[in-house]
Amino acid sequence: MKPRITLKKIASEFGVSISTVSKALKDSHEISEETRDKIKAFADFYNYKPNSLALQLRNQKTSVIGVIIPEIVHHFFSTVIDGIEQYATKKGYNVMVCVSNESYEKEVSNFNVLTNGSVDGLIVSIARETQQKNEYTHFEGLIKDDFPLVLFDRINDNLACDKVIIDDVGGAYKATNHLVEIGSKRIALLTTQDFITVGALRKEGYLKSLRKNGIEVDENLIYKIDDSKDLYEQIKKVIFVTNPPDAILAVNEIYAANALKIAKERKLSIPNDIAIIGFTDGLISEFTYPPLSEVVQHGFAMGQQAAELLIKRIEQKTESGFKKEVISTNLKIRRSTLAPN
Amino acid sequence: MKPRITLKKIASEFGVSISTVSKALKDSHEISEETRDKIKAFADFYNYKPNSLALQLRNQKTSVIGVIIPEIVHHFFSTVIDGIEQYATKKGYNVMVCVSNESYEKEVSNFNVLTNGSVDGLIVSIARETQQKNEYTHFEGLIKDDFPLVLFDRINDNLACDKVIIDDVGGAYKATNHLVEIGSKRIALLTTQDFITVGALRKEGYLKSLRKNGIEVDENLIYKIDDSKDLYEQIKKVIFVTNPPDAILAVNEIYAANALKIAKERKLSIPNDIAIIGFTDGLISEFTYPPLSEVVQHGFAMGQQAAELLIKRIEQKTESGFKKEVISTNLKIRRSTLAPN
DNA sequence: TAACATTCCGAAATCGTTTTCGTGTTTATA
DNA sequence: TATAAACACGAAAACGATTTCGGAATGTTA
Repeated sequence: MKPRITLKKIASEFGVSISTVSKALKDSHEISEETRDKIKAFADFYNYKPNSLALQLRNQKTSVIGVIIPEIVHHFFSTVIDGIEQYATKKGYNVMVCVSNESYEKEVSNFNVLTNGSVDGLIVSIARETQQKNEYTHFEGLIKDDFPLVLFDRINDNLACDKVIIDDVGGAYKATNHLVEIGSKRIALLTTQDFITVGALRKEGYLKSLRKNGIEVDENLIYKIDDSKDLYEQIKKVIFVTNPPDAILAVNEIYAANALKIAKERKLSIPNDIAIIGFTDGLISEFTYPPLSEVVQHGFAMGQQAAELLIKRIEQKTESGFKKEVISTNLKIRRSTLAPN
Repeated sequence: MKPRITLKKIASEFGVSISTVSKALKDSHEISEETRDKIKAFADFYNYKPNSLALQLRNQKTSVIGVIIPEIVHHFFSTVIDGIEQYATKKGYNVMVCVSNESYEKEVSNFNVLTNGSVDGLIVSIARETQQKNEYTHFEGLIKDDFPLVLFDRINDNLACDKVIIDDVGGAYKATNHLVEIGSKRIALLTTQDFITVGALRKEGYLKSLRKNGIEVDENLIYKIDDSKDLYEQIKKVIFVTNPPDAILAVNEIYAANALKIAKERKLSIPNDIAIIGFTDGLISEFTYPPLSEVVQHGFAMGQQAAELLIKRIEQKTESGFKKEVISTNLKIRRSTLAPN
């Protein structure tokens, strides 16, 4: 690669000092019009652009936001990144994305790489393994130094920083209420293992609705899926039983789509024999048969909100208290819970 | 944010020079064991990490790869990023992602931001608008300076740089052959407008197969979808006609899934009345009813390949000629083109 | 005891920029 | 004509690190 042109080279070209060149390019009145013009013409010709590393070092500001997510091939997370990216760009920031791959070790390594000067702040969704180990010292280190940090979706309430979450409890509550309204009595919950906070919260909303509607909780209807094992086989055990549930609330789209597929394999009629609703991650729901009802999550808004909180923090426009923003959900009712008239 | 500790601060703490501290932390034999130990203990206690901006400036190397994609909420592109990220991480690089949003102007602005020293090289998939305007001066500027650059998927053959593409012609060829084999006679093509190179190439494979199989090309069966308008309405015009085609090859998953949905609305039996196959972008195909046959694209491999080419270029391990790698596709036959026995 | 080697450390350059503070020259003013 | 103001520019510090080179203080050898 050809070395880019620098102030130094321009200066030596005209036999002037670096400061003169710098000032000339900024139209400083300190430099005569004649000198200014010839320097600017030369710089223009060689397409001079200030080296951003040098600027970042001098200004002690990178205008880069680091993002660490558990997965990138994931509709919800990529939607959040989209929100972050768009807001960041609007505010003159760039985005550096790292993937923890649900691994604690990779998350820590990402922390180390990003927080050594290359970014002004960090937006993180916690890796599964980190939640499982309950090991947050890398976060605490940052927090101790007041490093700008925003957590989203997979958060930990004990960490002193800004947070953005989906209204998981409310979403599951609304969805369960909807199932009750259409007449479901035995509503199964397909959730994650307990250490995944969002799974736990959605379970909470489910239970809250059952209680409110006077339905007794049947622990046998609560299935905790282990994401590291075969999904299909686990969900099969929910539906291929002698007395299957008459409704399913799934905490994500994949669980819901699989449940729907398996229910059809058992020749169950949807929604008459079994109604199904999930939390939306993606595009699947629209194209299943019948299309799936969903709790819509608004990842884009979440990303924007996270970026906004972070940038305010970076630019110190926040009154010190930490904020926890809740992005509300809404129900998108499709035919998997609503028989056509 | 608390300022991070620097060599300077450590030096003044012990009344030694900065060079001494730097050497001590690197276990240089030039420094006495006594001095080394106390400096290292102190640095360790205050969690000293060298500022990466300073290192990047000095070493004239950022170990960051810039990626510019048209869209991020897109299964194929996020899969490619995943491949890039994983390979890059393995080689000690980080990834900075920017989104052009299919806009020429944003693509140019991303170029400007990324190529001023903040990245060692660039991986790009060209924005739709750029292809439409046929305006490549921003690329040519980089190429003139031998800036490491790799194009993927949406490429331009006139640009002198490394490239990675899907075997679009071959994929469409295989898919069309498959349709012919199962007995389809009137095979419609759902493609993009011509300036999208991948659409054009897939059309080429489609035509090639028809010719080889002695089927006359019917221009009325080639539909060029305009992505800026309503998809559903455009695809409806393919199927809600007096004599609909008996097979459809769609150049992406969304077109295919919509076609399938609309065919069912017209009560066509799939695959008996109409067989449907698409190019895979995502997860939809597995969950439609019937599941969609697909040309599998291997975005992850593509990302890895692109990152490998770029890093070799950066580290000058490439013999000067530019490479064009082709990632081959394969067919995943599901029930939308294959009646169950 | 003279010469040389070893040990331990510091000064300074370098990466590329911005910015403050001089300083020398010219021009305007009293 | 002496003095002040205006003009045009340069030196140097700063951001935070690495590295080459040089040098003082010891220790070793002939």
